[in-house]
Amino acid sequence: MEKRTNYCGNITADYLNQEVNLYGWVQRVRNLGNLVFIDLRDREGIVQVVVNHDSGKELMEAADSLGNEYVIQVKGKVVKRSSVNPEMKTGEVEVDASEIIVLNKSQNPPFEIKDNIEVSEQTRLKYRYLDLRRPNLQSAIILRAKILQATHEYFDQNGFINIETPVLGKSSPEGARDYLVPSRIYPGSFYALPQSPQLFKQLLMGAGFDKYYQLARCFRDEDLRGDRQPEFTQIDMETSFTDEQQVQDYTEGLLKKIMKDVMGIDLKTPIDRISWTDAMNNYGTDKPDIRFGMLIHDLSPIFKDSDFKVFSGAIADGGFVKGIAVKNGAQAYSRKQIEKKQDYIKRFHAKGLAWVKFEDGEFSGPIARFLNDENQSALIKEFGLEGGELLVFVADKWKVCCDSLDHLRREFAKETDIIPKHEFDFVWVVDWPLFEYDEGIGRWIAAHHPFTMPDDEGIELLDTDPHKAHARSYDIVMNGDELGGGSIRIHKRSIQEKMFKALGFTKKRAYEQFGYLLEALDMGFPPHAGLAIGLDRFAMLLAEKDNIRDVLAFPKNANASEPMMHAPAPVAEQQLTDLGVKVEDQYREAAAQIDAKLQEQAMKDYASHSTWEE
RNA sequence: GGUCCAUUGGAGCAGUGGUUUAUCUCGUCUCCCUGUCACGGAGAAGAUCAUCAGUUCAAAUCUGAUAUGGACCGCCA
Repeated sequence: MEKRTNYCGNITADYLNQEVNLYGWVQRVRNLGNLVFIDLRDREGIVQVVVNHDSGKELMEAADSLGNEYVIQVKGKVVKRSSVNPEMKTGEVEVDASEIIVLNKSQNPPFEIKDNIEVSEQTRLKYRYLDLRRPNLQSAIILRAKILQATHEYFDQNGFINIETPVLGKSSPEGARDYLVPSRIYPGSFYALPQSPQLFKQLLMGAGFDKYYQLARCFRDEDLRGDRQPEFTQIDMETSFTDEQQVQDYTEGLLKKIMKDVMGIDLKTPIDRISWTDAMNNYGTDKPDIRFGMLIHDLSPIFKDSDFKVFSGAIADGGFVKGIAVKNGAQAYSRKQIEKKQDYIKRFHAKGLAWVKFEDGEFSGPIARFLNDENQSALIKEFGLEGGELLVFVADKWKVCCDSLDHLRREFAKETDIIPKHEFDFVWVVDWPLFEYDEGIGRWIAAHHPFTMPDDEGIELLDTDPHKAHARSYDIVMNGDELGGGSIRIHKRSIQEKMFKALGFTKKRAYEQFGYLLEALDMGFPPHAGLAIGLDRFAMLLAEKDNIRDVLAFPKNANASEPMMHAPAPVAEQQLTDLGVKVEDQYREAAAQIDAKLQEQAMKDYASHSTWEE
């Protein structure tokens, strides 16, 4: 094919009076009778092509017959426009076409290829290649690519070695559910796809590579969320002979470069640190959004002896009364709206939401009558009330107070529009507990992962009172989202053994699962530490998207399926036989239904526009 | 595993039991138009109201189940 002069979106006044050759998609044809404009689009933008009756009848007809999304080649001369469009990068010029060649026609697309359309996720994913033509999504994918580029450059400049680790690994019962791959050579045995390359990267430190990084694909077979996909990418790093400070320095260096290269923003370092305890107390979460205030206050001391039994009772039961003050909330929220919030926090097991408004020096609302003078002045002092605030309280167990008020805080902030736009606020959350109690399974689990080094005091506590131990781990949080996390790793067999023991492993099970690691730690393993950043989430935040699907070329839907290729799908009986895998009877019908649906879809597809003659 | 919401021409929506021939916007098609850029003007086509069952004289509308999609809880060391 003839060489393209430049992308459509780059045809600016620099090309004035030059002959150009362009390729692109027809965005729009505006036919004014004896004058036709064609908006020609490619990944860099849109340029206007013009044809008029001076160009000849043939060219006019060619221009008029174009449909949306036709792929065409345009040759012509770049000329100045008679009326400039300042909205467009190419708005000063237009291409006076001398030749228009249709390279491929297009059916009318199921949705328009432009930004700010509302189309169901299903349709978007089914026609993902069309969805991806939209400028907005293209720029998100390109932004992601720029992050990757900056990452490679940064680690290369800093002497890190890019090492790939296997995708086919071994299942471990800890953590998330594994994606399994049946083995043909060992029927009945399975590989597991990695949830993260954690142990491989530690072993690479043992191997002496000293500074490792990888853009690692990770897989977790858990239910999806807006910010969670079954497969995702981690910017993974590990370094030897380093401590928290050095790992954080490397991370800040990386973030600084990414923010500069991708966003043109100078990130101020060092990034602030907040302890896990302070984060929980002030924000109710381990991933605080520090772009705005509205901090959570512990009001238990104020309401300890309150006549309001809901408050004093909760405290007497070992719970807390915590609250937030929403500035200008008194006007902004009706009783009905606040009651809706009460329903909202029920999902976090809160029993209710108490509230008062503070206006003109007076408290009003359902529980105002329980506030004695002392309570009132204490609240005014505690929150620094100025008037116009809505105060909401949750009286419950610590965890319920934290969860409810964390979500309420973010909801109120969003609704009262106090979150600064286009701002990216990073914060380190440090000094984590080593363990947390899992209510579901009724035992202690590692807060970060079982290879995290306790602090010095924590090492002592492992023998006596392990669950009070603190971890040498750190999370990097941006705008209230966990971007990444890491830790100093255990590099001594004895400590790792104690750790497994504290987690309730038997010696036998620990060695069955992690014997190779324990043995490796005993063969000159260097002190090491690392961190991993969730690339997808980072890209999502920088692209200011509220769904992770928008920064992935081919994501799965909320039910972990992919409506374009139809994955997952049943496979041929022979394939299962080869693997020694048998589908349980109870699932055969469902699989057959999916198969039937796929066949029906195939017939529908070829019935519509197929040219296949039999 | 659970909760909530949605499903109406190609896309997005309106329509809370009967004067509906199902509303509007965009798109599509036809005709007109030489300076548009969300072109404009005139006209047209396009919908078994997701599926199944029920309530009713009467269902897009009420009820239940199913399917699909979305958000959330659980889950995600």
